[in-house]
Amino acid sequence: MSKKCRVRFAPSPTGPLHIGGVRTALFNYLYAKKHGGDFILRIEDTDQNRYVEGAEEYIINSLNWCGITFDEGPGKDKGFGPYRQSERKHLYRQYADELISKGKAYYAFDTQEELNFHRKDHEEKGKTFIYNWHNRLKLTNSLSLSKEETQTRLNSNADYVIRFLSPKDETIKLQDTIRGEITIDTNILDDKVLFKSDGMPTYHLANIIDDHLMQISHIIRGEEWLPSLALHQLLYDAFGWQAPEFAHLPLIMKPTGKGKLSKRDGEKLGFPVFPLSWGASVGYKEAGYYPEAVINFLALLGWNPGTEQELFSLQELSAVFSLERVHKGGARFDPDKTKWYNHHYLQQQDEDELTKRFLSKLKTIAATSNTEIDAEFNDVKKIVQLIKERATFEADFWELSDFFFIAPTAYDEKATKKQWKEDTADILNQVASILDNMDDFEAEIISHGVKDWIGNEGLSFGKVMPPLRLVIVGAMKGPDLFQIMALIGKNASIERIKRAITTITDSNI
RNA sequence: GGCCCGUUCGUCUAGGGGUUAGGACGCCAGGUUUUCAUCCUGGUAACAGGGGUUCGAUUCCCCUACGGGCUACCA
Repeated sequence: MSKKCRVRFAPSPTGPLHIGGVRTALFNYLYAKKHGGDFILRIEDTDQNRYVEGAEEYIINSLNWCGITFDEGPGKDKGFGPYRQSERKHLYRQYADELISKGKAYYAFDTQEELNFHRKDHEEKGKTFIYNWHNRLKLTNSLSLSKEETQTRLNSNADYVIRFLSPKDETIKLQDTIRGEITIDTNILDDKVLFKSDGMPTYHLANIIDDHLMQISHIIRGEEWLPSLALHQLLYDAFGWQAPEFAHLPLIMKPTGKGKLSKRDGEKLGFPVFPLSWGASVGYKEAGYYPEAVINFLALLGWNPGTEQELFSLQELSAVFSLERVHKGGARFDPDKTKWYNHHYLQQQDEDELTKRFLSKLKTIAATSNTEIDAEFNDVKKIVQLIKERATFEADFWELSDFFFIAPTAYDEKATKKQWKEDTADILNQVASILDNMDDFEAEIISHGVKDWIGNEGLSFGKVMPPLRLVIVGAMKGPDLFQIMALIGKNASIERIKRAITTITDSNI
């Protein structure tokens, strides 16, 4: 039996999670669920300077909104916790020491200024400064200093870091599930800092230790980590641990222009990049997107099922996801397709729930605009049923249905010009009296009544229906006219006709 | 600059030594709706370039170009 599948999503709480992060979490989640494994959330807060208050909570709320629930993580300890690296601080030092005693790491005392100087100096000479065998003996560290000097410095409370001793003249072959074999020459690797002078490990050290301790079986992360894969493999080897399997996901790119999608693109291009709002940035949720739509869209960005199916629930995705079908190239983000998905998922929403939410929106509108809106649940539900197929967001409902609630006072100018003939007022007056004579004001009945009358009078539909829509709705838009009239009622329908005749006739004089 | 990764319609992608290179979004047209939208049908549109290998390459190899990432005591 193979090892249990355990994957992790390990964000840094340096700000809101953006949509690329959500996709990384999603792919991890899907992989775990597909293989009956666990999805773990680990907070990588080793950089105290970049810590942002509320970010962790934001990350968790976002994942929850998406339905990407973690099996283990902060507040859900299954014996591998704690799940915040800041709370695991005491664990890391011994591993760094272990590496030192094995001769795989060493102390370095160079100051930031010295290193910057070397980098600049090399750059000016057209060379690249790499802190490794090329020049580590010329720098200030336990390899270049005598044992005594090193000890003196350590005792003196001087700042120091622990660096990994990267090997010379080795070629290492790395395996990536998505990309296959990658070959790296260790001579271009630098002696990365594993342990910072502030007493915290760097990402590289903490990440390896935690993944090992938490028995992570597969590491699925963004392509930006590919360059450090060699170091990570070397670290596993140095500890004598078996490395997990690696898969590096393609990046999500800006819809237009160059580079990977960044947090700022949302504002600039007018679409959300965050799942939930963060400060002034509107999130997908608040912009009216359903998590189903966001998930579905994200899943198909860089992955495909190999069939022509485009619509997937989270559950369906969990059943069919595989890393083998992840695309290698970066994917441009496409806001239009997200909208298409949202339109689709809007149609699937429970109509009672849609109605409830619209009802409360109506209340708000009534209050803020100081108008009276007569809205009874069953009527509003019927309205929702009539208009929802035309909506991409629930927020579109009002614009698509305001004429149900408020009689038009102005009439689309172009349409009026086109539809309003000399005999129109007369015809509509007659329609009004037909309506007035109806006992039952159901859509079907109105439809028959009006249509029969048109037939009997020998009129054309074009002479009656378009102007009738114009006076009832105020413009040439909206669902079936008879349905509209049935919903607003007989009196209101007749009133609208009369009022329009007066208004339009007056304005024509 | 150095290193690594990538490149099929505008976008997301399928495919793979011989295919009419398939689907989706978008766009366009027609149909439905005597309205608008939805919806349905159809259309537009792609293998980055150059060398190989091969009877035959979009598919395999190499080079170039382009794109991307990394190059911190950040993750």
